[in-house]
Parts: sequence; C-alpha cells; structure tokens
Amino acid sequence: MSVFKEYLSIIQIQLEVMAGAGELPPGLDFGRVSVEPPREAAHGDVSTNAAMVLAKPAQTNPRALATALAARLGRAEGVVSAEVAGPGFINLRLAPEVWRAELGRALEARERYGDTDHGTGKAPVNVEYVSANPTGPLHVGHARGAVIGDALAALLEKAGYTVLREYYINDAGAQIDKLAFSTFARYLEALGEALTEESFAARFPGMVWEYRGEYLAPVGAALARSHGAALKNAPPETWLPVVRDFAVAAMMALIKDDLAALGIRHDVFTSERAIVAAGKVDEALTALEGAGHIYTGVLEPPKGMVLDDWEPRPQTLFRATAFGDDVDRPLMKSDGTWTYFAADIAYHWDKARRGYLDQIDVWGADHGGYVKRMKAAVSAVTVGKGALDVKLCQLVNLLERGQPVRMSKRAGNFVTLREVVDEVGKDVVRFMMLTRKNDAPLDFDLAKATEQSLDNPVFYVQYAHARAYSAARHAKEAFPELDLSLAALCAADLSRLDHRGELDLIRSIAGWPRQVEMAADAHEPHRLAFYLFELVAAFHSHWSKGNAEPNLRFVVPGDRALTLARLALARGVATVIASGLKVFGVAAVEELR
RNA sequence: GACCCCGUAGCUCAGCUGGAUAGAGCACCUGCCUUCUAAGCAGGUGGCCGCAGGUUCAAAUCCUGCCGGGGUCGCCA
Repeated sequence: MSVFKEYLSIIQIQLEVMAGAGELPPGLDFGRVSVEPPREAAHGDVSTNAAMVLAKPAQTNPRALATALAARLGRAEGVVSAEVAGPGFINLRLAPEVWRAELGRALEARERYGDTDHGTGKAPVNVEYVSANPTGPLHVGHARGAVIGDALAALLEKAGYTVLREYYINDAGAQIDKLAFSTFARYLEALGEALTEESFAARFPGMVWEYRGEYLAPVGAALARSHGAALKNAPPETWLPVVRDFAVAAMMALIKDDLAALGIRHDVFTSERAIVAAGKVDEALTALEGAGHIYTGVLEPPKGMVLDDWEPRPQTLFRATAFGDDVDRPLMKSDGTWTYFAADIAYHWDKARRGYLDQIDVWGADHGGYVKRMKAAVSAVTVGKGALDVKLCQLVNLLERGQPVRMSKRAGNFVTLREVVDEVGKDVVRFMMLTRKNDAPLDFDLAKATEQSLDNPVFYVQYAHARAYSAARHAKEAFPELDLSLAALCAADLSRLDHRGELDLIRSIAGWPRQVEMAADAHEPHRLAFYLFELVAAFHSHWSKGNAEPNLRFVVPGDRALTLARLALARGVATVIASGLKVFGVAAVEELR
C-alpha cells in the first residue's frame, strides 16, 4: 500500500467518524476523494480535495468542512501538520519516519516495488499487439506498437491484472495470395527461371508482383529445395494452397525472429484462417443475428467523396449504429466471402468467450476509422459485459541527425526493425518508443539514440542506475569490510537521512506505486518514462550537490552508518529505476562503458 | 461531407478520469571539474495552453461552435 493510499484510508476513516458524530450526513460517497502530492512541494507532503468534493453533498462550505477535518487529521499518526489552504485543500505534512519506512519497503520489495493488487480479482485482460500481416519483415512502425503493447501488458501485470499477450495473424485474404504469388516468382527464380515484371504479368493475368523485397528469395529457394520442380508447371489452383502455407510459415518465423530481437513475446498466436475454418464467424454472427443486430440493407455512399464505381447494393450489415458507430457495417463481400470485419468480430467474440471481456488492441493510426465499429462489435458480442480499448500508434519518423531517413516499402528497401535494433540496440529502441504517448507522432533519431548525453533519455536513466551502484563500489574502497548486501542496506539507520534533498528523493521513490497505478488505469505506459526521468533528474541533482558540499556525498569516509543509510537511499532510487525498466523490458545496468 | 487524433515556450513534447503560481528537454545566455562518473549539475531568458462561448467554488483539462495540421471513409487487411 502506498503512502498516498494509506492516508486516503485514514481520511476516509475520519470522515466516517465525523458522520457517526453527526458532523456529516450519513451515506456520503467518498469515491471522489483523492490524496495526491501537491503541485508545490512547499504546500506539504500530501494533499486532499475531500472538503471540496464533499461540501456540496454535505450542504456546508468547503473551508468549514476542511477546517473540521484538518483538526482531526492533525492528530492522526505520522501527521506533523494539517493545514487548510486555497479553496479548501487540506495539506498534510508527514513525519520523516513515514517516508523512511516507505524507503525500507521499497528496498525489501526490490524490482517488485510498485506492484499492486489493483487489478487482482478483476477480469483478465487480453492485449493484442503487433498483428502485422505475415507478408514481410517488421519495420520501425511495427516496433512502436510492439513495444507499447508489450510494456502495457507488463504494466497491467505489475498492477495486479492477469494478462494474455496475443498476436492475430492475418493469414487470410488477398494480401496472402499476393504473398504466395510473389513467393512463387522467387521459387521460379531459384529454379533458374527469373521473371521480369512483364513475364510475371503475362504468366499470372490479373495478379501483381506485390512483394518484391529480397527477403522472399530464400523462401523461394527453400521451396525449390523441398518441392523440387514439382510445382513449376502446375496451375495456380494446385500450388497456391501449398505456397501460401509455406510462405506464411516462413514469414511468421521471420516476424518472430524480429520480435525476439526486440525482446517481445506473445502467449498466443491466433490465425484468422483458423478462426474462419473453425466456423467461428458463422457462430459469432449467428449469435448477433439472434440478438437482432444483423440485417440486409443498402448503404448510402459516403458524402463529399467521389466514388466512381459506387453501386447501391443490398448487403449483410451489422447494426453498429446501435452501439455508437456512425453507420452500419458490411459483413459480406459481393463474392460471398466474409469481410475482414466479419472475421475480426468472430476473433473478438472468441477472445471474449475464452474469458477476456477486457480487451486492448494496439493498432496503427491508419486503422483509426475502424475503432468505433470494433468497439461496437465487442459491445454487441459480449452483450455489454465486455469492453475494448484501442491504442492507436502514430507514425515513427526515423531520422539521422535531424534528416529524415527515406522509407519506401514499394521499392522493397524500407528500413526494417532488425536493422534499427542492430544499429542502436533493443533497449534503446524500446525506451525511445515509450517516450511519447501512443497517439503523438514520434521522432526517432538514430544518431541521438546512441549518444551518451542528456539528449538521450535511455542513457540518462541508465546512468543514474549505474551511479547508484558506482557509489557502492566507492564505498567499498572507503570501508573495505562494509557489508553492502540488501539485508545490510535494509537494516541501515535511515533516520540519518535528514537532508532536504534526501527526503525529497525518498518522497519521489514513494510516489512510484501511485504512478504505476495511474499509468495502468490510463493504459499509458509512457507516463512511467516521464516519471523515471523526473526521479532520475532529482537523483543527479542531489548527487551533484556533493561537488560543492562534500558532506552531502553518498560515501562519507569516517561515518559508516551515514554512508550505509545513503547507499540505501541510492539503492532505493536504483530499485525504482529497475522496477520501471523491467516494465519497459529494458536492462538496468550496474556499470556503463 | 462524416468520423478519429493532434494544436501548450523559438523547436520537440509532458500535464488532460477538473484543483493551488502551467512543466521538462533542446536552443540561447551565465556559472561549476585537485571531485563518489562534468557522460553531470546550478541559474537565467522565453507562455492570449489555436479562437470564441458555456458548465463549475475551480477549466490547459469537461461541453458546443469555429480555425489549422494529420489520418480514415462499401465488397483492403
């Protein structure tokens, strides 16, 4: 339990007492009462809005209620002072022991510090991310969704939720046929029959050679090795299913390798084709039909757009408008096969049926137009019990010293995720992807990402972690026999930490559990990056005070007890950094090179 | 035309489930290395929070309407 939650509960108890004494009407809802650090540190340690949110329902004025409550809180354990301020805030100043005790808890918890039971007992959460089409290697845009999804999953787990990480393989549809044809071209090439764009078009009328990248060459060669020339002169009907499966398997292997290089893992890979083949689309849609959410109708063309080939046509439609969407959405193509949306409904229905009513999808921003209908669908298939949150990831602008790196997927020379990871390392890629909120565009400068300076937040944070351990190494020189085990640090006399900068640092550390909870509630892992940045800045700042005032250094020759206490503080900072970096999947190093 | 995202310091962005005097980095200016890592720190300059209304004790935050940038728009995935 964080310090803030602890005092929230103390405040609630005092409010109950006041209600019992007739000072407040019975049955008030304390749900909006919050306890947080005041914006200005000068105002105190923790602040509550209790009087302001309860004044109206209690039919009193905020300052009067605040005064009465503050009088009681002033007598609570650990409270040094309780003051009414502004329109009715109550600012509490807590005894240093309260904060020092929290530092002790952080040390004992180690990387698990900040873990909460916030999500314990709640519905398990399904986080779906990456879900790139298996038609080629991942590029940097995919990396963003991958990292955000992975970090969000870890964050939710830290907050006590049960989480399943899932990847939806879009292995059905026209794109996959194009992949198969493109692979077949490479197969012919491997057999000595290199195609040109013209000969490809002549041989496969109506099909374009979509995926021209070199990465399919080894797949074509492997196909030639395993099937020889057997497919060479067969008609497409014969080889298509074979090549399709072969190519998809090869692409998924490629993608999983790319993900592994980034340290991303999934618990479950679900195939779109398997969903369709298992009849789940029919099942899901039958359920929707039974509920009256499906009908045959004619859609209006979108206004303000020119669509030459628009023909009004009766279609099978999902009544998405009943669930907040703008128009009803088609489920069946004119050739009688399901639309992508229909399969996706079945997929989300399947997730819900597996027990995941709480679903999160991480998508690229180009899918923004799809959000409402999918939320509508989840709402419909779960009969209102489920909820879908969609995190849209904006573009990543890849830069090299401020200049855009050209990316052209068509020419087949787009910058792959693998290239970027090889150049700057997975930790850097991961952290950088989390330094912006998902719906803001992200500039990713390859040169800055490897710089060791304040420009590079990854370095700045890791540097602080390394510094904390560096202090311990130096302490070993001053006190060769000093026991620096975690147990010894936990047993340190923390009351020696009484400098303002030290107490500020402890308060920052103590804010970590609250940050985790807020970030988890908002489904926004990037918030932790900003918090870590602030914590680390405070640490560097305090550290540097030792330059001018040697008595503030972490290692104080001649005072082993003080040194031990300060090393405990440094370790506390390192603990929170490690705890945060673990959520991000980034290594916390003890030494920089 | 509709829908979604964005608009905060010269630049890149936090803050947005309403709270006190709106923050950080970069850039620019001024300081600090016989030193536990100066790979850093301290200070300064810099704001009609896109515009206009509304709700509220309280609005950068919520609502409405505009303006500007991006994305998407039946049988692509």
